[in-house]
Amino acid sequence: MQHFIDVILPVPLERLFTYSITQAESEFLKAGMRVAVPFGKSKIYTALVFKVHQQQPVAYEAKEIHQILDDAPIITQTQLTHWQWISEYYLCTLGDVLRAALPNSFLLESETIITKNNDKTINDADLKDEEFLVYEALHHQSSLKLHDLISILDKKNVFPVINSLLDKDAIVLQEEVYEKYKPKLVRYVKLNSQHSESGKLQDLLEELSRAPKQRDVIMTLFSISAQTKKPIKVSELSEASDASPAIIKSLIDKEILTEYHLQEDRVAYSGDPNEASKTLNIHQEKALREIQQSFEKYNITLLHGVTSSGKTEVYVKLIEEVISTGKQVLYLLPEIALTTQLVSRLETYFGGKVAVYHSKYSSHERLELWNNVLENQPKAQIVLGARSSIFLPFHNLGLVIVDEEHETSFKQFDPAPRYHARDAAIVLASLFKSKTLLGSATPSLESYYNVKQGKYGLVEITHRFNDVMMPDIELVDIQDKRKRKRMTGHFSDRLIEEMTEALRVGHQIILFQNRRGFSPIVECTTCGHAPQCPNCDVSLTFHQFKNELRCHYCGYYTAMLKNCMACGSVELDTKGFGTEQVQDEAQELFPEHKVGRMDLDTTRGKFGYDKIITAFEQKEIDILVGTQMLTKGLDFRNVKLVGIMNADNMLNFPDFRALERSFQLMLQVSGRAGRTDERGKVLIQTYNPHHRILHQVSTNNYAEMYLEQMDERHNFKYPPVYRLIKITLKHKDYNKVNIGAEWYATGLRQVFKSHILGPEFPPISRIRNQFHKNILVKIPPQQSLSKTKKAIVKINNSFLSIKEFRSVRVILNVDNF
DNA sequence: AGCACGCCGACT
DNA sequence: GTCGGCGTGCTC
Repeated sequence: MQHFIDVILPVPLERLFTYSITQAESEFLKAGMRVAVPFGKSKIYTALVFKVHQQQPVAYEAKEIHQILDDAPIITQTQLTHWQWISEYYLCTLGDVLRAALPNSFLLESETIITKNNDKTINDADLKDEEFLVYEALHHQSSLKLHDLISILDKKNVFPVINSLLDKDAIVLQEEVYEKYKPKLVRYVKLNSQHSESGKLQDLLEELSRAPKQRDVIMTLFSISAQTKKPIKVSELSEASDASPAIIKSLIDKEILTEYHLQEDRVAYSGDPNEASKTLNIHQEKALREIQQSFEKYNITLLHGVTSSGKTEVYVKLIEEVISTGKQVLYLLPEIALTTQLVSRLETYFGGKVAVYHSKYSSHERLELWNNVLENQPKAQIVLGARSSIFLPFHNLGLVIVDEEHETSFKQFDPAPRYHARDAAIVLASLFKSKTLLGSATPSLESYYNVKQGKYGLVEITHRFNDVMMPDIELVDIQDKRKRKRMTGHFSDRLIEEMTEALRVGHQIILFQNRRGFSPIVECTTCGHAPQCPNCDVSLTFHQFKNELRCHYCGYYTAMLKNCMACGSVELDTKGFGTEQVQDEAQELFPEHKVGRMDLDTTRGKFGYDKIITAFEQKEIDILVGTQMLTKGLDFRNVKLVGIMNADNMLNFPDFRALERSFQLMLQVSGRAGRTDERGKVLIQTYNPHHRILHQVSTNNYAEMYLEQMDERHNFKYPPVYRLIKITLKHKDYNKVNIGAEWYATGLRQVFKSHILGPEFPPISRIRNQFHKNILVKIPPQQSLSKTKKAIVKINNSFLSIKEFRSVRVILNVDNF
């Protein structure tokens, strides 16, 4: 009997690949283990065993595997089921999911190693110049990597040289696989045993009398070890004695100190829970009870609690309950909300049981956490993580919490799998027959719609913690202010007044400027009106190239207007302004106060974010200007005033979700104002003080916003009523994209009739020398999702089988944002 | 996605 | 005349 395995390869190919294995291997290998397999002419890839079986493939001879990489599965059966759901739902390959799911230190790849063939002597004269360079290099270095050749020869295509050297038997090639993961080793030192006996210290210090620096080190070493009795790290010693590593090195060389290494757990948190969880107030208590009741009926419950209503404490109680049964908990947050603030808060309750997983962690740290979750270790019983933590190998997940559920960053945009972490997490929880809690102060229309449809339960908290009052929100009409010449740059007199007062009494200020997107929107400087698309609920976008206004959803276009459609003014403006400008202006207005800025540019690096937050918390910064980053999970007690510089550029953003997003953002940022006893103040500057959304924000009227927006979504056939799949075609040839997109859309229209929009160029039609074109498929509520997707895949396949379209990249984005 | 095979322009 | 460009096709 012959034995085979089907494996998933980390390449975007639809199919599984079959390899032959021995009897013994077939008894050992299980689904979820990694194997190294040869693939193609030379490469060796890490593949994941999907299935062990005996069906011999008919059309080809299966290759043998190269090596087994695990002694036990690193992927659970549940994960494989989850992956299949993701690949089917989001129309991507299992290979795509594999790539996204595994920490990349699990995915080793082979590297070609070039060594000299010592069995044969080569006459230098027989070699061409480039060949000689390589051969010469091999005299100095026993082996070279492909990468080394590229730098030696200073060109990309090095294969011709390799091949001719191979022909001449001058070199040998080898494929080597490296285990990328190495445990983190920390250097420690101790006194060499011959010096450590008592009484010898004096001799030693004597001996070092002419090396005062080294003497200091020894003295420090003694004083530390007297205090702690613990092993002493080189780094500790170096810092405590203010000695350079070279000084310690020379002590080691003299054999006065001995160096040794210990393995360190990178993701360790040493603290113990030092606080019992807080007692809930009556509103939280009520919400907790309601959630528990709701879970009896629904698998998913939405917790709609106003900003600073203390949702986290409710989560803590739920988590306590679940972990007491020994189960694991996944707490999902948008990347930007994963702040030190929140993490340390949870650590004070749960101590070392909390593990954090997000993109700023190194791949080694991720791998250690992976293993901790896989082994069901108590130190990773609660995982606090961003999007990708849905891929961790949970064993008995008891509860999933998705906080800030409305955040669009839960949706992966690029590369595939383009999954929505909230939705994928719900599916994951259901595989464990567990419950999911979605939390938000401003739920997504999708989730609220699911509540209304009877799919999710709903629990509300309408009171802020400590009964702090909701902030007082005031709209400032900057059109009027401009007319009366009461604007200083982008600051209205009202805003300046409030800022002056707040600074006078020592409060801090947040200024919010959402610079999202760069597509210029035409806006009338007189009345603030922005032209709208007649077919879609979006603003038109100005295209300088053709001097046109276009809709990016349906393709509607019109010539650029000479004057405003609403007021006739000729002062149409396309330029926006960003945080930097606001920061400069604020600094000019308040020169004696410190103005800080928080946006993508200022928060790069692992600690960039924390630095700004800390500076603000410690009141080193009086005025903080920032983008939506400011809205997330931060608790600044001393902020009493929030200024929204310009609400209109959010409202006019060309997207059908623009109004929903605006509502969410403005309420979230308003929630930063006044978190203690005093009532906070929010100023919203706008050209449209009568805009419905602004009124809904100022009265915190989610229900009305929901009804009105849902009406729009109904009328214009958008989610959550209809479903969307966006198809993007990319190619460097403008015509190829055009013709291809036309062909594709025609194919779709034959099946879906009028529910196809486009093809249309996106706001930025050329990115990295590739032209993009979008087609949007709208799926009515009663239409089968899986059949629709099958039809799309079919059209996609026939598209790619046409040879002039073969080179066009097609991206399918299900439930795109 | 890689990577090899195969057919056309700019250089020793 | 070759070197090297990227179109095309395949990977168990």
